[in-house]
Amino acid sequence: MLASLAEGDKHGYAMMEDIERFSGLKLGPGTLYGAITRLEESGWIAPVPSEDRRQPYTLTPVGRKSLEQEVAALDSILKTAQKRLKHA
Amino acid sequence: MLASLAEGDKHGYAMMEDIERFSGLKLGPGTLYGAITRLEESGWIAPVPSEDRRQPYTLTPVGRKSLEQEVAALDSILKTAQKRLKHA
DNA sequence: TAGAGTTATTACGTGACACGTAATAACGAT
DNA sequence: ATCGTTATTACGTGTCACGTAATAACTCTA
Repeated sequence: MLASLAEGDKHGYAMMEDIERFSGLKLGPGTLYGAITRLEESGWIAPVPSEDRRQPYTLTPVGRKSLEQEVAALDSILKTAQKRLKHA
Repeated sequence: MLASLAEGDKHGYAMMEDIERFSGLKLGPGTLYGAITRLEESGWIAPVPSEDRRQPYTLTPVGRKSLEQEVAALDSILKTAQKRLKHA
């Protein structure tokens, strides 16, 4: 979800579609809006004003930093796994 | 844990140490042995005979394939995230 | 303009599991 | 004998992923 917002601000439903597109993961409403709530409470995303009923969110600087760290950590783990899979 | 066993057969405690070394994740006993049980039930790892009290496990062919798929999926997601983080 | 389909969010219950803590036990060192 | 390390089992708690359903507004189109 942070990766989705890294591309640009989106409301919940748009995130859902975007995430499915780039990851193949289908999030149900329960998972999605529950996660939005927690991410907002963590200060990683923040609501932005909107004219219509949809509630868009933006990635905060803290959220961006958090995503960067998570991505770096995952990348390192992934490289280990790939190395180990290769010569087996 | 699958990535740990991809390097070679290990017993629980050795996995714990190995995982912390390459990922920085510290698994408590509850997490570790609970996961071992579930991975064994899924057919992804299997116990191998041992002389002493320690119970080593090996990655099954099914487990290896599963790890390969998971790694590939994660790699794809990670690349999207990195791309999006870059030009922001 | 009534109806169907799509977009968008909220509400709720269940089950799985991550995690901490503690207990147990065998082993090696001093 | 006892202390630290190795190794596993047992158990309780809280979080969260997930499915399902309800709600509501908007957009077609017949």
